Amino acid sequence: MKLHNTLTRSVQDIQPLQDNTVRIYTCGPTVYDHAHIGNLSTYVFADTLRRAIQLAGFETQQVMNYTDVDDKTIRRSHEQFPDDEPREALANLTEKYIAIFNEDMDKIGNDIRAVTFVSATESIEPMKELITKLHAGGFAYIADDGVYFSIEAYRKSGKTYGQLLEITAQSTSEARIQNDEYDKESVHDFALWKKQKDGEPSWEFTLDGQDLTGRPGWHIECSAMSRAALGQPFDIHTGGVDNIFPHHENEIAQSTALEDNPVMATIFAHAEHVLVDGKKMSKSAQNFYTLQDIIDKGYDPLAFRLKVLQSHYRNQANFTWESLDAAVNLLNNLRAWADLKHQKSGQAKNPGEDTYKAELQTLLAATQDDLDTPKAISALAMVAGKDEAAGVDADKIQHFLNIADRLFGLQLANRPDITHEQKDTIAEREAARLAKDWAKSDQLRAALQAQGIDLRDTPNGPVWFRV
RNA sequence: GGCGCCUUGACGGAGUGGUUACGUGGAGGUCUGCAAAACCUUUUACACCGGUUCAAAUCCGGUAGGCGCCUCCA
Repeated sequence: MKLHNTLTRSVQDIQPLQDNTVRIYTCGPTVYDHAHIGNLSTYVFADTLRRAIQLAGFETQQVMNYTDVDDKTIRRSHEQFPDDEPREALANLTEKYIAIFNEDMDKIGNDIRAVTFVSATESIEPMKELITKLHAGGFAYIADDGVYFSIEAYRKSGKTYGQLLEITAQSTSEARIQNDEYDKESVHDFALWKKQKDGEPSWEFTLDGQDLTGRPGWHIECSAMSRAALGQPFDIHTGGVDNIFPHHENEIAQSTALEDNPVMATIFAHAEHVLVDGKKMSKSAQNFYTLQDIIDKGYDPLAFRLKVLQSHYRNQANFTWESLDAAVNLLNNLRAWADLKHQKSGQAKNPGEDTYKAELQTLLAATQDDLDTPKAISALAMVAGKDEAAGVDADKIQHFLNIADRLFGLQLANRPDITHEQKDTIAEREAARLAKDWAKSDQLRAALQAQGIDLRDTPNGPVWFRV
């Protein structure tokens, strides 16, 4: 199984550090609002990556965090729950959006049961411990408004700040340096802990004899939680490309400052952003969509998943409603194909010996080659197209569908058969049709259509499909 | 300003030197009592300008346009 590593800017083999288990940490959502389709596409990537790794023969341990304390969650919680105590208001807000996030994940076919979720507010203790150690080690200093990480100290210890991308003096503009409003020693230094401001939720924290009651910085949560949940170093750290800098760079610094080994994770894998109508999503551009917007327009959330899988995770994909229409139609065709296994008239009479064997190899090989899902989906679509003409291999298709589902999560393998009553109606309609009783035939067909079942007549008899 | 990526047919989207990707849609036809996501055919592209090469969507240079990161945004 190969995967692109942002650290080395190359595609490399996944080799678990411990036993046969690939340990994955996925940067999760900040739960202050509905996730948008860009967020969700990144999680489709993380979900599919885990699936592909499992099919490559490895065990996996995947952890995702909820960022449930930060500027945005605090501000929003104050707006929505102005009468509650700050921490209560924060919990009210984030619990609401965590629930919505989990529902969204489920709807788009991401397997949340395969992931261990941890939230920042439940991990304050390990964060405080790490900050305390960093301070004792000389990598953190206390300023008026909080505790900062010292990039200079980190560099002086012989480690590289800028492992994921090169960080130079030229890459930071003068204006940004001058506009910097934080009370810190050096531009790139970042907050490990922020002292409480009026009305903000806070947790007690004493460092070096000083009362620093407040809340954690953003980056420290992932360093503390990934270590607590997976150990260090672990195998793969995933996120969106925007996480590369500063978030992941800062995580690396925090996580490795006190270690001999400057490696936080072997591979950092980043998903490109989704564009909408060729542009970055933004509310002002009116091209900002949540999953609910997609559902409200009548689309199946799994069509969105299929659309995401049809482009490579390291390319900027362009989301348009027209492309979602195309995905819907493909999904319907795949479903109609999968449903042929229930139908004699849709099955091949003399299937070959190795039906689906080569296609299965293509699916697995493609996804194990840096998660080439477009190629794999293309192979899937071709199998379905071939079968529609020749009929499915009733003996072997189930295994193929099982593997395809484990890989893509498109839920093709366990689609139910139609009812006995519906089957009887089809038989009755076929009898009427053969007797050239068109009125009765059409009436029975209409009755089935009312139940979401449509028919097409083939030389082998009628084939039903759901509409 | 610094660094990086991208530009493929109606739409989405693969493809790092020579071979129809694939999907969806459009058009024509076949089959069919009608219908149908069935069958056949068709729509065969690679931003622009130069260069390298027997041969370039694919390599090099330039131009134009788009996108991303440069402190809390997947």
